[in-house]
Amino acid sequence: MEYAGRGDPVRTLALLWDGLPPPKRGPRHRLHLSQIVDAAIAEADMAGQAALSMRALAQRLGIATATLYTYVPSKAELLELMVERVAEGQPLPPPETGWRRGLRDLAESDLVAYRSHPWLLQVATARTVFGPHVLARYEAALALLDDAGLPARDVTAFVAAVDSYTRGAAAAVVEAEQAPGQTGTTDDEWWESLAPLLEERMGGRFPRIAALETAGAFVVSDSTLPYTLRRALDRFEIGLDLVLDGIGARVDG
Amino acid sequence: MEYAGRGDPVRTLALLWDGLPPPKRGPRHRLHLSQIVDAAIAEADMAGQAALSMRALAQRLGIATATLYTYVPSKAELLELMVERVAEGQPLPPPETGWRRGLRDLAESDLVAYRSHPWLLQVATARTVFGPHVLARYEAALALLDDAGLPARDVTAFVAAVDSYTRGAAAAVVEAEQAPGQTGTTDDEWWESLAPLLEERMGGRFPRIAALETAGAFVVSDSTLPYTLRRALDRFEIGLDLVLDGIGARVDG
DNA sequence: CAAAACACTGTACACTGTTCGGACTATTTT
DNA sequence: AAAATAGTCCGAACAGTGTACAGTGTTTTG
Repeated sequence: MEYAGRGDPVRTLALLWDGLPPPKRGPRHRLHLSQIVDAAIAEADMAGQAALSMRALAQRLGIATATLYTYVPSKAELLELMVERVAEGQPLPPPETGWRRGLRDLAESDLVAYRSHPWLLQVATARTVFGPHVLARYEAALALLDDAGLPARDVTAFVAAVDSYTRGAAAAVVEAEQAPGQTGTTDDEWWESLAPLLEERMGGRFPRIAALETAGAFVVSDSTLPYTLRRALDRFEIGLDLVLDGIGARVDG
Repeated sequence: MEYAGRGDPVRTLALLWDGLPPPKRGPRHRLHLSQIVDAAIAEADMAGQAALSMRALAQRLGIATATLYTYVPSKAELLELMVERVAEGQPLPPPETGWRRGLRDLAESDLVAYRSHPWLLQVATARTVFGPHVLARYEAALALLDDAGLPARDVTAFVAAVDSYTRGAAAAVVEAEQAPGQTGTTDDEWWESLAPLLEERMGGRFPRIAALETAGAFVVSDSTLPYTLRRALDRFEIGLDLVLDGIGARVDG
């Protein structure tokens, strides 16, 4: 992971909630902070695997690189502002939504966010400085389990479990999605060149994996989506159901 | 994520299964490939958040940086060798282990690996070139669900769900573990300086979060472990139980 | 009008992974 | 035995990265 709560968190908190204070003397800022954050998101989205570059961002904004640092103390702070900005655009489950539907909605919209903004997966969350929209999302998740009669420890742990699962499974989805572009090879090409060599080394020592392979579980893309991506999305739903069922066993029963 | 299946996968596969072939002419290698991989793991472990540096690795080995590239085509391949090497050291559940205990063992030993080698979280898995020990681990996971009478799609999806959850929750644990060292602030200091400022901005708009805060769910470390780490470990177990319960509902019942 | 404060910028520093040309060495071929 | 060759090893360089610093110009305050 990279960049979490580096730099002065008090400053970050102020930026998140109050924005950038206008200078009391001297020339005004030529840009709004939100312009920088939006441009940074756009730039990071395009960069894909490669991290956001402050130079590229400055160029996109038509300013010098060093000028960015008059708006934002460092790249770490900028990333935190970007996280908050993404949260602002995410839908919240409407009030009166049942806990299961609500948690599912939150997880699904998180998946959408991770797929649209893969760099989110790189931002560590341990020392996240909470902005209003990130906080609202957490509040909504807690609210969903209001009527379940659970102790606070379980409520927070269950929400965290959904988040952790979502993050892990979304990483698998994003990796499957980006692999062809990153490596310049389609899933089919990949397995066609590797499968025979791998099978040879495997000998008879991995019967269950060999069975999967001959069953075509690895290759074969018979849809518009590449196979590994379709499989990752399929598994996302299946695994999410497992987690929600686990919660259900402690809520309803 | 960084580095997955970059470079020639056929070459990587050969390195993983057959090792480095001795040169047919000219001077022999001064080092064994395993020395490089082990040193790389040690170096990456120490580097913590910062990524492994080829220069630092070369220095540790007492060779020039460019020499590394006579052993390994690129850093991406090296990382794949490191993953395989870590898998070699991980325990497998003994035969005849029940599926629940077995999957739990696998997840727990994965957590240990993630905590010992945080860089594992950065390695993308979509285009992983499988080495023998990584494969053996997957085979063992599949074997645990042999007697459950599940279709292959469910078996693989359930194993993937445990893996995804483990990865996500382990990331939370590792981030909690590394945060104090990375930022130079303890959890307590962090919240003491931020909590009043945050509470002020929150107003009354986040009652459930405020309730958590006043209940001391955020601060207070009354153990040898920092609080956020203890909480992350606690949540790891709770969430893992949720996933396993979800699987159990489809296996036993 | 002078002085302070501040946005803005070109340049520099220390770092990254990787490539290239050359020096050296051990094996194979002649 | 001599020559050719493949391959290890290495110093230096290239194109990047985030950020610090000194300097310039502009706006507001006293």
